[in-house]
Amino acid sequence: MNTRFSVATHILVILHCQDGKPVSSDVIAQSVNTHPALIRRILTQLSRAGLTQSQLGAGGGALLARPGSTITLRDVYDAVDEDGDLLGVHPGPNPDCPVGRNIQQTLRGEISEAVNALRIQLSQKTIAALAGDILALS
Amino acid sequence: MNTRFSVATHILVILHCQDGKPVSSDVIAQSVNTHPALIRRILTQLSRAGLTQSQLGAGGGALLARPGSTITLRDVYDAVDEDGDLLGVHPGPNPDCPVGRNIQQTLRGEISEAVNALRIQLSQKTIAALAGDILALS
DNA sequence: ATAAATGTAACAAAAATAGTAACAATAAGA
DNA sequence: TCTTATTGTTACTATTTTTGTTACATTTAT
Repeated sequence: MNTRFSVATHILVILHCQDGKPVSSDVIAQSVNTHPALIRRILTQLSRAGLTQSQLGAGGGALLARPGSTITLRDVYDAVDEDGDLLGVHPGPNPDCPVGRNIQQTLRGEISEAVNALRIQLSQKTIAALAGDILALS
Repeated sequence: MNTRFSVATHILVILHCQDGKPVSSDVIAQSVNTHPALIRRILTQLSRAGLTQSQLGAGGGALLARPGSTITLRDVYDAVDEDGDLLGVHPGPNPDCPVGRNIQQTLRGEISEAVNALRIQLSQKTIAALAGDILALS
């Protein structure tokens, strides 16, 4: 089970709650319950997508690159699931069969539209709003 | 990469094109370019979902349990991705952290809504229509 | 200087997925 | 009735993906 989206969202919510103050991968890892290196790996993806930035050296850590109210779950999805292969198409169908010859291309189109519908739904929720929902449960 | 949805769709398109005539897992496997046992495994899921039925014995095989015009890609998705864990939630976040304590529940809700948007999009396409699209490319 | 971080690479472990073989049960047809 | 073709299912192996773990050069605050 791929949980990068979930962990990435967790990271961003933490950073939002500590807005401004850098948070180390070690502290984040304790909340997520995993290892700092995994957190740093995902932070690399988030940073590449322009969602976070990091400060090197003692007292350093990660922080949001822009307000949590401007980051949606769709941004998170796009940052970590770069390939967009939620639903994969099987490789190598028989080209001598009229179905096998063209099903990949056709299915890719349908899957692409479906995943886009998922992304649009994800874009309805910001990190700030999600953080509010989460903290309201405590 | 999980390709069960893709293979299941392939199977149903084949059955639609041979409507009425049972097709053996061997013949289907040749078009998909995989092994009959995998086809039979997926056919078991499709059969449980009421989309196909099989005839035992010589000359047997699988056929659609209802017209391809009444089966949508959402039916296929629901049949094969029974767990609905397209986007998994990471296990075991720290319950002593306000975020870790409640993020799973909140994220599951968001993911569920997003996957539902994907399912609604998939429900717009029937096997019959997809078969038409595919054969139009030949 | 020292200590605390990141970023990244390398590798091990675990989990998920697909490939393969085998066989009892079933049904059609000679 | 015998033979043959086929399913449904199990067990096992191989491959791929994902996560866990360690290590270390580099950077920066104190």
